[in-house]
Amino acid sequence: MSDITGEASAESRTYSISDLAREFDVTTRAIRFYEDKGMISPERRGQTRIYTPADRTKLKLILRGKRLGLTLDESRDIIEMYSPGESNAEQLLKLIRKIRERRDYLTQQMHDLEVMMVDLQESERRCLETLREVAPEAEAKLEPQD
Amino acid sequence: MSDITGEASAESRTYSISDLAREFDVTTRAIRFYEDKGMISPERRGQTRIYTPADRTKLKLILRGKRLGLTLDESRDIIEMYSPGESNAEQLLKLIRKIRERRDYLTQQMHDLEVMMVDLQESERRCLETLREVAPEAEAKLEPQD
DNA sequence: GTTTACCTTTACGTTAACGTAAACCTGGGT
DNA sequence: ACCCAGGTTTACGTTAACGTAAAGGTAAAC
Repeated sequence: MSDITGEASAESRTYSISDLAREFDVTTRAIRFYEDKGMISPERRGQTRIYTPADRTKLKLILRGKRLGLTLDESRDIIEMYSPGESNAEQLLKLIRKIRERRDYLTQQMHDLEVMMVDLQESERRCLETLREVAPEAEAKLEPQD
Repeated sequence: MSDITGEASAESRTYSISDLAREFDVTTRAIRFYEDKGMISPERRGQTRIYTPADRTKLKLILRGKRLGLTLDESRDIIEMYSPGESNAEQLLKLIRKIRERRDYLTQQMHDLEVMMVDLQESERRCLETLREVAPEAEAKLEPQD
């Protein structure tokens, strides 16, 4: 992937602010806020903002970061990691170290997630067990799953 | 696992507030804050708080939640899910639905994590590539990895 | 021409999760 | 007796990430 600019593709669609707001289920206020923080820089036709597919991708990355509990600053950092920018060796070394740090943290998160997943699965199992003892017919009220 | 009470084991160790603060690298202020929000309820010897292994476990769960980007309220919810409490069929059904909802969200998070992991791995690879072009000797300055 | 549906900026309000400071108690060591 | 390293409560301060008006511009629809 990593086509963050989207310039190579023939895709030249644009989006209004509320297009994106609808698609990702956030408010326009939030999107403008991300712009204030320098994370998205849409063009303007007169006053109104015009978003390219690249802007859309950035927004998607921001929201993915949020779902993982990142702050906006952290997400901005990560997004910058995707597009090197600096070709200086010193900068590249620093960036690689940053990326590895972040990956280590993701590994820790992954582990936390797995453990919590298993724990919840266990809890669900025990709940179902109790439910069957108490009211065997009630289980039908659940979505067909598992 | 799921030994949230810890009552069955012979473990009757106790911890002071700064014991836990040191172990988990949080401030005592934070721990007291979690108590204010009703998430931990240590006993008292006089004025001072005394924490049992069960309390320690709860704190651990809270911090794991934080690492995954949960709010304290969400963590409290999940911790409550671990210990049924209500044996009423209606309550159990609600709880099971809540657990499944949460697990669905975790699944989404898991996916986000995997994608971000792959993206970062890609970025790292490209960085290394550029680094080798620009300054082939500089790579030695990185930790031995990969 | 005026309502409707968008868009804009500016600015104050809000919530969560603590940080930080002040002022105090308390048991053990010298 | 006194200090010191722990503990305590109370309370105000802070930051992030928006929410929520207020007040207005613009273009198409009726």
